[in-house]
Amino acid sequence: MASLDAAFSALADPTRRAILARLALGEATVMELVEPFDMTQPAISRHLKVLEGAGLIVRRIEGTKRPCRLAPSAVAEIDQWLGMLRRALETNYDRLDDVLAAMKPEQ
Amino acid sequence: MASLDAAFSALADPTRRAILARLALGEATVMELVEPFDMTQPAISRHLKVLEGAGLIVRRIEGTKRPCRLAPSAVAEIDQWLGMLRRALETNYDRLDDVLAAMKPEQ
DNA sequence: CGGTTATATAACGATATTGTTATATAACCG
DNA sequence: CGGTTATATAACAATATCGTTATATAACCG
Repeated sequence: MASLDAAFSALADPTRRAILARLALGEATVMELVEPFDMTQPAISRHLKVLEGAGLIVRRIEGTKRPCRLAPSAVAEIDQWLGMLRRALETNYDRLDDVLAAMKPEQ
Repeated sequence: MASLDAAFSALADPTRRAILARLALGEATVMELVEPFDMTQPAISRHLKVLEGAGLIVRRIEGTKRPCRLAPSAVAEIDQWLGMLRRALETNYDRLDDVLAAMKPEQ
């Protein structure tokens, strides 16, 4: 479960979520990712390192550039974990329905 | 999107995820949540405050107890945001399929 | 080769997070 | 009322996070 720590904590930062949203449109180099943000290149480089460490992106080497793109594994793991919560919420919701249904006749 | 910060960052902590997993089984009081952990009651109380602030749990008052249960809103918001990544990953995967399909003949 | 471009890393300060202990609050019970 | 139980809060230390500037590395281009 250690990688869930990394994945969720990577997603907790709005800059990193914005980077992922940008990458959802397609591959981008580090400088392309720096451009829309009011932040220095080293700052973005470290955000990218965090995202890579969390398994949310991968990078290839292309000359002096490092194009980044989304990686699927971390999202799958998160989805799986959230599934547990989703199922529990549905169950509790069903129970609530039962309670409400049981109450109606008595109104 | 500020609440996504709170939700993801709440989920980044393994103790808090364990608390949620416990609550997936049903409501629990603070002391019931303290028991399985090797941690003091104030520590758990603050984790609960974080989870509540993130909209992941709600608490009612029952005498001197505060039973906690899962809340649906934050999970829904997370799901919605992850949907964006999921769709992008599918699209990129399709593109990869195209690339591979285009490569095969040349092998 | 020498200058420029793309990216990474180190060092540092400011702030946030997480745990602890000590203590406050407030309901419950005899 | 007085003691116990359930929970919250304050104060504090240790550590992590996030930004910055300065600098390193290494590919590219003329």
